[in-house]
Amino acid sequence: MLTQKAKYALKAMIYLAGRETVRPVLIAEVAREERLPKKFLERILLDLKTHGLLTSRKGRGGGYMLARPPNKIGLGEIIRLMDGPLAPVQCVSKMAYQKCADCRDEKLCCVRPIMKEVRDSISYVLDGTTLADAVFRAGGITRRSFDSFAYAI
Amino acid sequence: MLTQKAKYALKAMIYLAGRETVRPVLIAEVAREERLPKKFLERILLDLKTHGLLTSRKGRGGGYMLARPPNKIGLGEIIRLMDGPLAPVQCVSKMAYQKCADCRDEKLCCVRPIMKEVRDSISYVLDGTTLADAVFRAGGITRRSFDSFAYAI
DNA sequence: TATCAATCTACTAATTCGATATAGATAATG
DNA sequence: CATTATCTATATCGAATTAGTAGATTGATA
Repeated sequence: MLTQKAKYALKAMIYLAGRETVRPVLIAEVAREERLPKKFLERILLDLKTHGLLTSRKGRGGGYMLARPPNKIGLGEIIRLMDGPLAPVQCVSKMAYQKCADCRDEKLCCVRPIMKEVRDSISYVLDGTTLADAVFRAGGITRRSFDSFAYAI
Repeated sequence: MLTQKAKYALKAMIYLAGRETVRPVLIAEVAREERLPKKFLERILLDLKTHGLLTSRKGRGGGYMLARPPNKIGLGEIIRLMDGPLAPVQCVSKMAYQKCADCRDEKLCCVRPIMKEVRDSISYVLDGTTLADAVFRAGGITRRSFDSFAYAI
C-alpha cells in the first residue's frame, strides 16, 4: 500500500505538471485544488525539493515548480522518495538492496524469485510512466500545450 | 513492502507444500528448518488455519497440513490474509474496494488508472503463482513426487 | 518597510509491527 | 488414567511509522 504521503505527493506533482504556467504555484492552491491537508503538503513538497524534484521561490509571487520537464520525472522516483523501495522485499530491490536477516542462502530462497518478478512488474509500470503520461492520460491538458510546457530551470 | 508476517507465512506454506508426507508437520520443525521465530509462527499458522488454508491435528503426532493441494493455493491469497489487499490504493482493490476519502471524483483521478495497472500486474504474478509453482521452481521436490502429493482433506 | 510565502523545528496522537509470555485445551499413548 | 506432546487463545509490550498540527522564522519583492 502507498502511504498517504506518497499519494499526496503524486497528486501534487501531477497537478503541477498539468498546470500550464511559468509562474510558481502556491502550496495553498495545490492543497485547495487537490484537497490535500496544507500543512502536511508543505512537508511533502519540501521533501520533494530537497531531493531535487521541485524548485521554489520565496516571498510574494513565489511558490513551487517542477525542477525538470514532466516527461523526465517518473512516478517510481516520486514513490521511492516518499515510501522507500518499490520491491516487496529488500533482497530484490535494485535501488536499496539488503540481505534478509533470516535467509540462509539467497540462491535457495523460494520466495525471492517470485518477489523479483513482482518488483520488476511494479517498476515496469511506475518507472515507465512519467508525470507527462499521467497528465496526458487524465486529459487535463491538451497534447499541444503540453509540448510547449514551461518548467523551471 | 511485505511484512515479516507475510514473508514468514509464505516460507512456512511453501515449506509445508514441499514436505512430502501425509503426516502433519510440527510448528517446531517449520520454525527450525525455515529459521522463523517459533512463537510468532504459531500465531501465523493459526491465522492461516482460521482462514481455511491449513488444517491441524492436536496432541501427540499432531501438527499442521495444507487444507488444499498446493496447486490450489495461490501466493496472493496468503499475502492478502496476512497483509491485506495487494492494491497500492484501496480504490483499485478488487477484493477490498474502498473509496478514497479525499478523492473528488474517482473517474477524474489521475493516480487511479496507473495504480490499477500496478494492481493488475502484481495480481497477475501473485495470483498466478501457486505453492506448487513455488516449490517446483525452487527445485525442492521432483515433479513426479509432486503429482502424487498427499494433502489433508 | 509591509507583506506574502516558503522554511524550519518540534511536537503529538494513533496505529501497526514484530514479537513474547502465560495459561489453557485437546488428543494420543503407555 | 496420567502424562506428554501439541495446538489454541489472550494479553501485553516496546519500537517504529504514519499522518498530521502549531508556531516561529527567513527571505523576496513591491
